[in-house]
Amino acid sequence: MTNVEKISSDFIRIIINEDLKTNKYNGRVYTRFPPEPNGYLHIGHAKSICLNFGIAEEYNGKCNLRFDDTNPIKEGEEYVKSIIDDVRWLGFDWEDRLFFASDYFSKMYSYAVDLIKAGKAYVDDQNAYEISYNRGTVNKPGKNSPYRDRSVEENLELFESMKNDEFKDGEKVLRAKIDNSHPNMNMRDPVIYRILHAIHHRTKDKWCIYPMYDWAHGIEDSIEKITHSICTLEFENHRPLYDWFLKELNIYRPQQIEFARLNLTYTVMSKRMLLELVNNDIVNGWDDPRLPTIKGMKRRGFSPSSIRDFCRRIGIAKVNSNIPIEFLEYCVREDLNKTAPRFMGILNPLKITIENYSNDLIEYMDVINNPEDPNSGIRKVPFSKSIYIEQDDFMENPIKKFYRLSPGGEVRLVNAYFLKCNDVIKEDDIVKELICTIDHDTKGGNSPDGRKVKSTIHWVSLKNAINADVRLYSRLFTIENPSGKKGQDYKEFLNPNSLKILKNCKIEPAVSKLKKFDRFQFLRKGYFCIDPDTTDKNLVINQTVELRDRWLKIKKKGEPS
RNA sequence: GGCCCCGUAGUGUAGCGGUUAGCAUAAGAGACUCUGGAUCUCUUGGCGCCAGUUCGAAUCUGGCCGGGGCUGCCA
Repeated sequence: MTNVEKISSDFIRIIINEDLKTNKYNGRVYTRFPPEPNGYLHIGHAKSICLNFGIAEEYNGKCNLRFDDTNPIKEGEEYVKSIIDDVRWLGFDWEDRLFFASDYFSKMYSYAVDLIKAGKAYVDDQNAYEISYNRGTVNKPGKNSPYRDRSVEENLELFESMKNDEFKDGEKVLRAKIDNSHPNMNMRDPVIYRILHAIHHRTKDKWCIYPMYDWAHGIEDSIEKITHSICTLEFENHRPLYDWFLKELNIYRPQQIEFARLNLTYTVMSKRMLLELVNNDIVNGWDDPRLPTIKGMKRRGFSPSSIRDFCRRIGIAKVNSNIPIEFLEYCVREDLNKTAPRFMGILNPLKITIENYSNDLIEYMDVINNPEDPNSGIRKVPFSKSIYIEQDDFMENPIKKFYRLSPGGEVRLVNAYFLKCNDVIKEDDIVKELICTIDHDTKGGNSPDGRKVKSTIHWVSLKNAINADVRLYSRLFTIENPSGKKGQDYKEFLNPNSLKILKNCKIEPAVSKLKKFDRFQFLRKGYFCIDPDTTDKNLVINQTVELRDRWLKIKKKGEPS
């Protein structure tokens, strides 16, 4: 533990450092990531995953992957699989430590029996409404249940009957006997077992009673000898209960620590809302690239390392915060800039005919795959008489500070020639084609006479271009905090233009060799990846994020505001 | 009217009684550039408020103000 001092310290690591110093857990650091398999993982879970697995790694400890599957009504195998997949994709390894709360159901049952024997739990016949009503409110103490003083024997018998399928759902519950006037609502005789005749995805019909979170979670942590049980802020008020159970049971007690969950601007992070977007076909499934789900982000083109970097940079604290989504975008660009090969693709094509170029000639230009990565090598890109450039890269009447192509103006075609525009062909006042010439002496991109050109644009040879659908994504919502407007449904703020599909984009041939999910940069346009919808006949490309665009700012400044 | 947690540049964080209050991002200016990308340089900008303790407070104490959470047989 010599390098402990060097680890940057958020408040959790400070606690761990202190525990190490006082030898609280004999030098062990043991965490867990405990998802409930009732939904797909999102970037908020990634924060927790990076925290728990990251801490284990830094302190030479271990981190378990444990499914908190105590509610068969909402949970299922589909979610288990996707979660396992996602945690692995993010780059973490739980080795042989994949656990399920349901593995501990027998143990939890016998602990409940112990609690009854100790006179600390009882079977309550009140229905859900009565229990809730008698619990009181935050400023009104609750009333004891008329069944609270049953004998230990009767409780034992009834609890066993509950387990043995002798009652209907909701007919009885097991409650801890604590204090119905406790200022902390969680301590007012919380329910610890309920009757649920549901098929559990792992234990099938073995049980008809299921433990509640508060009862289950501490026991799971205790069984696994977790040292630091890290959870989100809303469980702060549950900590006294967590501690109470383990103390009454007289078993190993980990320390629960709460941190603030992640919020991102222009999106929603609640499982309920994500589920609703998916089920109502507002988005196209859990892996829709507009979603902040791990599957969506993977499909959008985010790399695992960019997500990990993001989680590291945002830090850990107890204040609720709302991270600008631009920060996430910064992190992908940062990663992809160094790792993504560059290709040329024309999203909105404008045809150019080069008058002074041979009709049938095709030249192959040497192009560096990634100028940021010296090991990335070079490739050959075909050039010919007819090429496409981006519509945006031409202005018939250029505004000031527009350095790209305009009539009479000259630009560089990246890695090819200087190009000059001589004539504009229009139909109905719309620019259809440009007639241009190249300077043959500038092959490769430099002029022997030292002549400079203010702009360099990208291009694709018409003859060699392959077509693709390019899907452009922007924020799913139109306001920063769609779920935070009181009295208004978050769906009112959906962005109708969050998905834009461009057909017949013109792409350089090398892109056809890429595999699904491969990430790359379209030169000057942004980062993209191959969508899994791609077939032999149809190339589908997703935009991850645009490049930083200074031109946008310059243009805006030029406009009267 | 109860209980718990939290307030450091626009945003996210570091600081643990003595610092020119650090870092990142955003914003602004400039340099460089075969991506208006990347890179580099500079600038602007912060301790919620009021007392107290102390030679000395962002840091300790108290009060106030502000924000969040808690009244499922969800997790």
